[in-house]
Amino acid sequence: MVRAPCCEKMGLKKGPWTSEEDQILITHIQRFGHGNWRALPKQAGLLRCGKSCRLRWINYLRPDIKRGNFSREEEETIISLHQLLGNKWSAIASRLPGRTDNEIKNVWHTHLKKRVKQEAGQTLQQEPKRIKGTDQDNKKLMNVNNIDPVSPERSYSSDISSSCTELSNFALKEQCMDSSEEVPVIEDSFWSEALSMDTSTSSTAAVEYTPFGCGFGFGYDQNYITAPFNDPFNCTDVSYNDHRSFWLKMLQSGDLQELPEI
DNA sequence: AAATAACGCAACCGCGAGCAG
DNA sequence: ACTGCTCGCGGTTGCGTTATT
Repeated sequence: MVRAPCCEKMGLKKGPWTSEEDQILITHIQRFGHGNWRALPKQAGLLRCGKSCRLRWINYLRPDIKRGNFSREEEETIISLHQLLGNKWSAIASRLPGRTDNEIKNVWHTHLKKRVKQEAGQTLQQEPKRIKGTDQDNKKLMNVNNIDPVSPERSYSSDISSSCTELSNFALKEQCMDSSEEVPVIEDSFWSEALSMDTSTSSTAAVEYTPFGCGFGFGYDQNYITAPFNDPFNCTDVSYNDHRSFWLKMLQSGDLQELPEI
């Protein structure tokens, strides 16, 4: 396939956008939308390529963009999601309303990566078990379980659900593949520690808060949503105690390979 | 005050996925 | 099944700003 000539060869402009160009793009998109990015610059009278227009709109001109510094809470969410998803910036961005993948990528490389490295150095011995898996693995597992991949159109709460599902799939796979791994004993301290967590702050992300050390959750309204392995509650708003009862039952049944239908 | 280094961020590039013909 | 096209994503670059010497 022959690649389309680059912007410069087509006589198109590159580099920083002027306020005039911004205004033209905003006005055009407000009036006609952006059905076809490639055709848009010509229609709008801009000497830019469609890619450049798209990027400018997505990362800077969209009306729902949240400007300004990231809050501590947002940063913690990024760190947690990065542990879970890796460099899936768009997936992370879909969970942070008003933030773009580019912005998150930048903040990760300039601030958070260093911070995580520092903190990891400090708490090396307490480092949680990482969830392994490739895109291919995830897709396969999603197909097997009839689970839709994350879609940007989903609501925020559904996104949380997707995160949980993705992670529980990885964890489930790990568990199934490593049959030599014994079901860990839940110590009383786990529940007391988990229940004492401050989950009153909206969308506080936490990883590893399950009896098996491989869950992922969001706390809010004094409930804690978590998804160790295959989440029987589909990550809807359930209390921590409901989860606790379920997992205790699972452990008593002694069979974590075959997950019961709820 | 000037030079240099480090940082932050907008923008670009190349690739792959998905879709239509 | 193949081809060509568009879009979206992740990695990278380059420039302006700020901090340091």
